[in-house]
Amino acid sequence: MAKKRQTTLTDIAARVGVAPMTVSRVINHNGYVSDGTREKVLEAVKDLNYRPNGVARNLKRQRTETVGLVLGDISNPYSAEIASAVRDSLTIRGYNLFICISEHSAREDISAFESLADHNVDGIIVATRANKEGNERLARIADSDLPIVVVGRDFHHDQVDYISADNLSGGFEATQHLIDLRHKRIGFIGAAYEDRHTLKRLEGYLRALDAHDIEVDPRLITGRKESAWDVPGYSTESIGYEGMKRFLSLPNRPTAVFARNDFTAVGAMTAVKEAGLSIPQDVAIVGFDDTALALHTIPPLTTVRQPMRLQGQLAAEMLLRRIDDDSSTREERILDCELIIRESTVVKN
Amino acid sequence: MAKKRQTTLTDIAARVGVAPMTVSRVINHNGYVSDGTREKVLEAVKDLNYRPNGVARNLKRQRTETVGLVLGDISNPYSAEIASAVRDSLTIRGYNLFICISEHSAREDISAFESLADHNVDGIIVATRANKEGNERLARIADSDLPIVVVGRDFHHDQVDYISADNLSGGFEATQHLIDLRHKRIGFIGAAYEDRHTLKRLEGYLRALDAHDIEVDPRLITGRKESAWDVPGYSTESIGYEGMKRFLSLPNRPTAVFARNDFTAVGAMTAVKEAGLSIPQDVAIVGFDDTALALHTIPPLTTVRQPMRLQGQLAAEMLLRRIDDDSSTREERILDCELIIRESTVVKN
DNA sequence: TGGTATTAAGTTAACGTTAACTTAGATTTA
DNA sequence: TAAATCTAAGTTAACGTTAACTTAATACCA
Repeated sequence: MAKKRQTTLTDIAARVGVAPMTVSRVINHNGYVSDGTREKVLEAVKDLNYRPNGVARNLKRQRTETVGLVLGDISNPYSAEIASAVRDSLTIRGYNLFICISEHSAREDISAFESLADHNVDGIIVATRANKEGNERLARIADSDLPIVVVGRDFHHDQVDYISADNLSGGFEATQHLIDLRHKRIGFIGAAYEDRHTLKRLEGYLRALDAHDIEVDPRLITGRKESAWDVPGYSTESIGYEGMKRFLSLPNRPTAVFARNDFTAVGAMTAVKEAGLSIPQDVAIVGFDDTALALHTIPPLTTVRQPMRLQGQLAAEMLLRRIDDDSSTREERILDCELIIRESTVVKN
Repeated sequence: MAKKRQTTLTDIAARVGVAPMTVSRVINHNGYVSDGTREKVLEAVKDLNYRPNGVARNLKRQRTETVGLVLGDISNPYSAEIASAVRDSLTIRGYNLFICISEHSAREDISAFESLADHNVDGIIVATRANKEGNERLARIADSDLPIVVVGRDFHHDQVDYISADNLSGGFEATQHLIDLRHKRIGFIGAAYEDRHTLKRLEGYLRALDAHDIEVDPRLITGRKESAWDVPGYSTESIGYEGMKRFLSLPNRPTAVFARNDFTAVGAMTAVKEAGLSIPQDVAIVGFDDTALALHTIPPLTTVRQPMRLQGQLAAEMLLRRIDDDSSTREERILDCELIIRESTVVKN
């Protein structure tokens, strides 16, 4: 019941018979301490299994050497790569990373921001999808001068840096590629038409159609049936599978499909094959992200590669710069995507 | 340069002309405060964009209402499900979750433990793979009475609860299934023979072979070529693909393969199909985890389902119990797995 | 009407650490 | 040899908050 009190620096000091400050100096390797004293202190530290209280230290030092990262969905290669790259960059600089996941809920988004801000992290990287309530709260936190960088999320604030892959032109290129292959009826799976302003990939698709005077058929845009109240989530295999099924049952089915991401594309492929149709002859498919999976689908998936690690790395660097110098002006970086053409759109010769 | 000082509770108190304690009472909704005072305080809070300093609060309260979760690899559905379930259970109880990723390095494992312990989290859930240095450090942290629960990781300590899926019998059943189908040459992809003591799935495979007097052929066990110095990582599509390629080039190739997880199985399937062989007629394949992917492979993948969310949920509950009552005795729970038979091993009739 | 409860505060000290300053002996330098 | 510097400490106060206690006015009840 009664939690055993943790050993404190003062306990060590008392045991060794020195001032707490001397112990602090030993722990932090600074200031002058004689070898004899140092040894005695270290011995006591070991004996009592002492562990510095980071909370107290942080309170005194007014910084935590910790950065928060808010992800919408952990089961997403994009999130994973971002997190891994952010972590690597931070580790080099001696920062810790705490990750919070919001499960694509505005409420959880906010609670993640709050809990990180409350723990006095030195900065926050936000890589969740934009939503109104979340943006408002984020703006308030940014107002209070906590360094923030957003990744791939629509958000504008004077003191918040922004980094993203160019999803718009990625979506454009993917669709353009299908148009170049003479497809006229091209479907989009993974979002609803209403998402066109927040989902750049869909917007890119629409713009490509428009650029070639292909009329948009709303039946060729499909995603989750129910629109969640707050934030659209990640699109999955099932969504791809079901979306494709709907397309195949149309009187005039699409001959090509642009899926919002590779998982959705894989689901769509399953549906096509189940219907006894072939890829790409009957239906050509393009994914997005170039995940590890894309090489291992049958046939290998044409997809748009976005620089994930680079986004994470740059986000970390931008944040650290802002932590070091909070007077820096807003920076915005949009990174190029690359269309990777494989056999789900073009027959190998 | 000079970071603007955060507004503190004392600033609010000074502005309103009350004692800091009164502001504290307003913020925390406890104690007696008159409506008039409360309103004035809340107004000042809003005006000054005040945000309570969690570090100071934690120091005083001696608890953080935060739990740490250490994951080996974020890009792993297992990790993702665990994290999501843990988070859900904690959120209900008002706890925050901070996730650290160790990238399967013992050093990073340790640094995650330390950084969480230093931040005075109220407990830690560890779901990384076991390693010697990490275990030692974990034991020291457990010695200092910080509540800890390990998930799917070999670790024994009087005050540390343990939860895992029954990977041993899962591996056994998967292999048994292949043996029942009259396979004699059964390969394992995803780990090296040396891992047999730490990797229960491999051990289950070996025991099943042994139970049916099938001799173990070391060439039929393959994983990453170089054995990392510290912790074996997650097994991927590429490992499955390359492992299967090696198998197929053997003079006496296996007729069935048990892959350490679904991703590895998918890679193996690609290699089989590339070689012009069919599944399951030429090579039967079993995966592990029953990820979303398994339904969408061609043919659908036979795999072992482990209760991921349940593990996360129970881990959270065990930890909270231990946080509430640190005198509780060690608890160990091993959850059943379930073999899901699909068409990668059995032809649909 | 006196005495107990209730309400609305204020006061003090402490959580564990460390920045900044002070002390004082030992060593070096001019 | 006196002054300056270096080394090895100790002392004080503060980081921002809140638990525990105190004070004092008002309300309530027999």
